[in-house]
Amino acid sequence: MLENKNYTMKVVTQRTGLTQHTIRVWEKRYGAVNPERTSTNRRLYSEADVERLLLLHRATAQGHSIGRIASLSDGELKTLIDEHSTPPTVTQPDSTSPHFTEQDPTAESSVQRCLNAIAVMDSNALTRELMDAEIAMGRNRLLVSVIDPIMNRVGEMWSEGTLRVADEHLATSVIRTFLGTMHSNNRAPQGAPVLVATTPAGQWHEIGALLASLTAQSAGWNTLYMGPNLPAEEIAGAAIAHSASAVALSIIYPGDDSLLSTELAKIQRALPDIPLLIGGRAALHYKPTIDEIGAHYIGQLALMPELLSKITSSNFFYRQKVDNI
Amino acid sequence: MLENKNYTMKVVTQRTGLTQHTIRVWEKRYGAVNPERTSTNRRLYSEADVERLLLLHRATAQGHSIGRIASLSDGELKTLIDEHSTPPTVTQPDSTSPHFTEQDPTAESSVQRCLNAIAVMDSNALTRELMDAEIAMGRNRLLVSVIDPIMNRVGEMWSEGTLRVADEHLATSVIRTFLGTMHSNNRAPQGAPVLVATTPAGQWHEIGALLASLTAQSAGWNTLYMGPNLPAEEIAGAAIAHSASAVALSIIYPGDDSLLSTELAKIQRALPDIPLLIGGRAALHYKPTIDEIGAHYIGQLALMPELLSKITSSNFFYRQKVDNI
DNA sequence: AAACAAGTGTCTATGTTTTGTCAACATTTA
DNA sequence: TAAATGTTGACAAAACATAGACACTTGTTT
Repeated sequence: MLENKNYTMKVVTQRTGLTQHTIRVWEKRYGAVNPERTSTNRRLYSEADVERLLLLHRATAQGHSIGRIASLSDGELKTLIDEHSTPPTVTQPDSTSPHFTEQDPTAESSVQRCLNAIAVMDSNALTRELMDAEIAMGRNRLLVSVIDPIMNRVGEMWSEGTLRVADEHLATSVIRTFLGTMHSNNRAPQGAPVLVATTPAGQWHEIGALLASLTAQSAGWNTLYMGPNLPAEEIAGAAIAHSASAVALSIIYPGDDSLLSTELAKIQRALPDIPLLIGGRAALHYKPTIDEIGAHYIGQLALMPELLSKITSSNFFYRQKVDNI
Repeated sequence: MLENKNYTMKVVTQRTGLTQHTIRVWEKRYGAVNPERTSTNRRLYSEADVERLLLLHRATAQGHSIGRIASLSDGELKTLIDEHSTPPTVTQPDSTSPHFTEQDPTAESSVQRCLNAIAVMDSNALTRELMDAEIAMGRNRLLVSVIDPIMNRVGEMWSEGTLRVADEHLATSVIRTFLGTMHSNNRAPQGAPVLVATTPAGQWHEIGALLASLTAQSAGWNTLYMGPNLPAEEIAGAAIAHSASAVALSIIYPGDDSLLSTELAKIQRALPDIPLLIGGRAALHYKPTIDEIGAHYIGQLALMPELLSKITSSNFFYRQKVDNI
């Protein structure tokens, strides 16, 4: 497949977050990229050029000096970035509260700036910060190392009384919009497994379900996000209608124990063959119910990809068996 | 497939949002489209031509230069647009007057296409339709003549049982995201009056409040959208903290009458000098309370700009007096 | 520690190209 | 006849390119 797409300067600045000046000076001084030119001397960037500039931007954002890394290959840049990000893919399953376990200075400072923006109720600044973070660290780390921590901190501060309710609402709204936008440009792969993400009846906080949906998308799934507060019958109906391979639910409120427990049981009963993934701040309260009905508890978002891949592989075996019969 | 429908220049400008000049110059310079001609040399555009012009308009709005993309195929244009993830597009101040007509065939057909997308749960199609509508008819008409009617119809169909709950949730989520994105590129004018938009405690449906906030933005206001379900004290606090000139509340659920009534009263009591605008499907139920506390009832979104301008003009006099003292 | 050099992003000045808009005038439509 | 549409040529704003200067940081040398 020949990628003939040519991007103009303006588009490249939008996609990489770099300024025109910076891009040109990186080209001139360090030969970071070699764009084509039109007959009238305009630069024309290929998709590969854009990718490379994004990598360079991320690496420099992590403190590497452009002069040293400009001549590295794309692969070397990637490993460089990965090394720095210290991906704590598998944290110990011990239930000790992993408050400040992960050290990811880039993400940490980004979280801090976001919290500052929330504290002064500057929604534009918060949006800008999130966009920068997405460019600087990519979608996955944005979700796991920035947005998830922010929501946790906001939740803590709210229950401590450190944060006004109004601040929490504003932050939630902005992040909701941001995640929704990320969600909407979902290029659906053809035969990909489908995940239905939502929130059971009585649960109105949707950020967790959105995070789950986006994480699944990153893992190659095709997702259907249904918004919050969906009754059990509807969840089951949607899962069947779209032949979902899994259903993800987020539980934030302690809420009405008995009602929610029966809802969860109802869902799992209606979908005996479909794995039910349950996470969220208040999910732990329902651990007994979750275990009883045979659903999967997700302690933190970072653990979700692993579980998803288990599901796809088992599905694969299952299908093979079915095919052979 | 032969498309027999032929559109005149005027229709094409309405449907694409492009000017006559632009369409002609795109044809002349770049051969963007090749419309038929009548025997008297008038252009006759096919449906495909219109679609193509819409695609080109969207792509250019995202920063691609017309000269480079005019020769791409429709498919290439679509992928180009899809790849563009987070467009920090600069919204132009639309000076379109509130101008609302009873019959608006363009908007009506757009509403219909959106409802179709909702019925088949195609969230991508719904998003695309909304984007087209925004380009074709501008922000104001999109809000008043497309989204507001859609939400009303969805509400009706939901209470009739014509629409599944899951459909309603999916539609709400997509529209929530769309409105949130529109809301976030809000260029704040300096001395503009401030409107706080939210939903009182117990009211979780936020679309109405978002519509109100966006309408106020179109009217030149600086708005603060706070998300749904905010207690009276918080609403009042935010209004005072940002020296709001008005507070807009949306009420969708009949809900708990007494609780909501006392909430409304509490808000107005805490903000004796700030006009309280109350709308939404269930607002009529609370008309007595609204009248009693001296708030303003907004029967439909289209009436809001008028009320806003009244508020600003009275505020204007008030400020003048203050300045002169 | 101070001075110096190198690295790096940003800014200004100036010229070229691209692109949307407009005016002027001719023709068609209602 | 008035409104809509067409063609042509011109224009102005925006986008882009180049070169050079400037400020700030970092690391090295004196």
